[in-house]
Amino acid sequence: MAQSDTVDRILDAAEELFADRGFSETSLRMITSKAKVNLAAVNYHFGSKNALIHAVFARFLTPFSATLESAFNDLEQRCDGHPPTLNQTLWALTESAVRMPQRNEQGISIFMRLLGLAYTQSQGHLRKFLEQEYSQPFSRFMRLLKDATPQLSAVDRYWRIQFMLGATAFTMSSSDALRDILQNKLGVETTVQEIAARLVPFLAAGMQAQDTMLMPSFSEAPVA
Amino acid sequence: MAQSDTVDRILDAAEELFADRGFSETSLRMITSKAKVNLAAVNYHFGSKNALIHAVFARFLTPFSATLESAFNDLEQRCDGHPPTLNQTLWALTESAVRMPQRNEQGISIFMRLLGLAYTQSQGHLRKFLEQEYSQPFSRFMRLLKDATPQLSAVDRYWRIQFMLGATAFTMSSSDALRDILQNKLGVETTVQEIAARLVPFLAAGMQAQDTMLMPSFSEAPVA
DNA sequence: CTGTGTCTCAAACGTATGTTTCAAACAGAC
DNA sequence: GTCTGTTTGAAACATACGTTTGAGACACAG
Repeated sequence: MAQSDTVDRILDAAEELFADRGFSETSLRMITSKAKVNLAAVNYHFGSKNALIHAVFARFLTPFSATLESAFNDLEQRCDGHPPTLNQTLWALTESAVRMPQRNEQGISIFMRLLGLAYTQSQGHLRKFLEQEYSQPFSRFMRLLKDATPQLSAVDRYWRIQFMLGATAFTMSSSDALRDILQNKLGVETTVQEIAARLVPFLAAGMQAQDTMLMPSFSEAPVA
Repeated sequence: MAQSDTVDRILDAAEELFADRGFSETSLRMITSKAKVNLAAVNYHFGSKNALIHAVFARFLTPFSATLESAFNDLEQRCDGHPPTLNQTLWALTESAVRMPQRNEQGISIFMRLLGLAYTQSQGHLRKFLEQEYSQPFSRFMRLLKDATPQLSAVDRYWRIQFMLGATAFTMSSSDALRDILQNKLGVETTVQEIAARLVPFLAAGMQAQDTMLMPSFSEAPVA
């Protein structure tokens, strides 16, 4: 058989359309028309729309989780028994993402947006799929975070991790639009790497904020 | 005329269903069935599904923006010429949201999730509607942020505001699911107020992070 | 009571969706 | 060339959607 590229064309089109419009808002006909492929090909090759969504994630996430595993291995080896710091852990993740071989210049940006959508759109099947398939690197990252922030209570750490996730997913998912705005307003060019370089210190500082303030106060001094 | 409560019943049901499932994933038939109202009533009273979405936002956002304006007025008056601090500004926003009169016990939680969805779901009409109707309090908040972080360059501040926005929108948009997970994993109940109380210090610390690190380093000392 | 405008109701309309069907085209094995 | 399993193609399927329709119910003013 010709080992056709139909599957990849569908995945490429689906990835981009899902990132642009969300899952429910993207129809199979949009995908097959963008991919210049027959409508029935999706159900033939993937079985269902949900399975296609899973395949889009798997195509990126499977090699990425391998890259991430080895980055964590390197990190722990260098630290020689000591737990890696928060900055080191965050950078290991960031570098693994940025260094992934990319199909196009958007690459990581598209996928970050997809990950954000996976969390915000209530696609139960997707969350279940991701948890089942990629629990290992996720758990490992969580454990590294825990060891890097022993001063935090479990609840504090849980929420701050969600905050980090949100800042990252949101920013990366709309990084193209945000870069354009910055270009127009301040005349500054920005790369994804530079965004990451600004994001990591923000996250690290937030993660290590001194105390959880439970009441507002107007008599406080400026924090910094 | 009987001054029917159909309109409010529709708004209540729509608000809750939108928050649970997103906009595209919620059909008018779900809404009218939950509201125990005839299907045609939606188009009769609101004109279209999009107009209903706008009405759901307007019902909360119009009184909220008034509350916010007066909170900012109070804040600036107390500060007597000095620019309010970052913490004060963030708390003014948070408290205005939390103190809004609420229709039910969920209240602010539901609406936070809606606001998050408004950012993450690419509903062009919604974003346009919100920008047109509520640009003033938004601009004012941005100016307060600028005055509260004079040490930041315009570019740094721009990105860090995006990070804050992301952490907030993302967390709030999935706060129900996140609360459930926390409940199951650690057996902890959480209110939106508590989430906000954890979020604000995280944001303030990130906003005031000392330096933007441009390269990863393995020889660094732990930050805190 | 009659008339009028407001509102509800069941039913239908047109369109779009995900999925299925089945014949045709194709590639490689023999 | 012929056969066999794989892939494509155009069309149809059943279902769900947002929206519209027109008749009826209701409250109230005259």
